[in-house]
Amino acid sequence: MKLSGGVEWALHCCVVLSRASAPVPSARLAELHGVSKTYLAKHLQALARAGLVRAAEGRDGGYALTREPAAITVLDVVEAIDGDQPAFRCTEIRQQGELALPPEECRVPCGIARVMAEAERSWRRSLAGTTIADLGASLDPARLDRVLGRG
Amino acid sequence: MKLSGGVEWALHCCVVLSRASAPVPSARLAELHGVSKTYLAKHLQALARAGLVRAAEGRDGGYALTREPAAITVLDVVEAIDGDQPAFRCTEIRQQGELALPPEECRVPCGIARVMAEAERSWRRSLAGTTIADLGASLDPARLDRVLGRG
DNA sequence: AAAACGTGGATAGTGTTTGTCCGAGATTAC
DNA sequence: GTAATCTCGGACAAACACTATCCACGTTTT
Repeated sequence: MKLSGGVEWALHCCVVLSRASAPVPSARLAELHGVSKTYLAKHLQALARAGLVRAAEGRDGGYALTREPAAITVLDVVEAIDGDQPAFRCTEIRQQGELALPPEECRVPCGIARVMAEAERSWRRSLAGTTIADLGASLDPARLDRVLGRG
Repeated sequence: MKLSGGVEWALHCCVVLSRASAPVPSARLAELHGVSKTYLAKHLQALARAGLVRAAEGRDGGYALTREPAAITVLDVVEAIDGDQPAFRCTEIRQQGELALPPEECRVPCGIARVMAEAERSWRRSLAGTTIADLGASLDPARLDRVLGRG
């Protein structure tokens, strides 16, 4: 099981945006974290499509959160970047091959698929229990403004 | 987030093995489920390396479980196929770029990494709550022997 | 000896991830 | 109006993992 690497970047960016006093350009966000500017821009676009951030175009533009940091969960960011498709996709093996079950016994989802889905629900529930506000509590806004100000 | 497709095959195979009265060859397991013989063989080798199944070589050989089905959890199979590496790997972004934190503030894992690790623990705990014995309860051993017997 | 079977490596095809580049459009400052 | 700054969106390519196949080899039973 693997999570897209962009998730980490996006979470750090959201934390920064939650404590910034003005929109931050994507290139600036990349410099703050020492990551690729062009690739980070891609991920920020995904966050924008998901409605988590808004882009202010033009000069002095940049990205800002659309909601209160306490109203954005880690799960929101993960799904924006990584997609909301389930990690396990049942291919209905039980209906194939010599051991195939008749269709009338397959109205209920396969037991394996049920276990996988339940585990994934646990994972999502856990991620939804932390917000950007929680993560940003330890970041000093004054320090952030100082670093951003003299850019 | 994505789970390897072989996980599904491996789980179905373990369920079959838990209810079979004799070792089952890999080619036979593939036929039972209508999947690729050569590729399934690869996954079975992974199960063998993980110690979940044992291969009997030579004529009339095949695979069998090494333990009681009730002692093999879904998590065991998932980790055997997909690996036990965490889905989220923290790259210590907090120590990079202009906003980098000094090393002395980084003795404790980053908050983002903590949230991800906790969510993954929930996922694993959930998968460990179901065993092969649970999954195999609905498979009729008589029917399996009938299908296997006249191969 | 012969047949059946797993082992492990070599080899491809395919798809996803990661990352770059550039032109177009929007907005502000002068 | 013009220039500067910034985002947007798509095209593009390299790297990697996943999926899948094949074969030479050793082992075991008949």
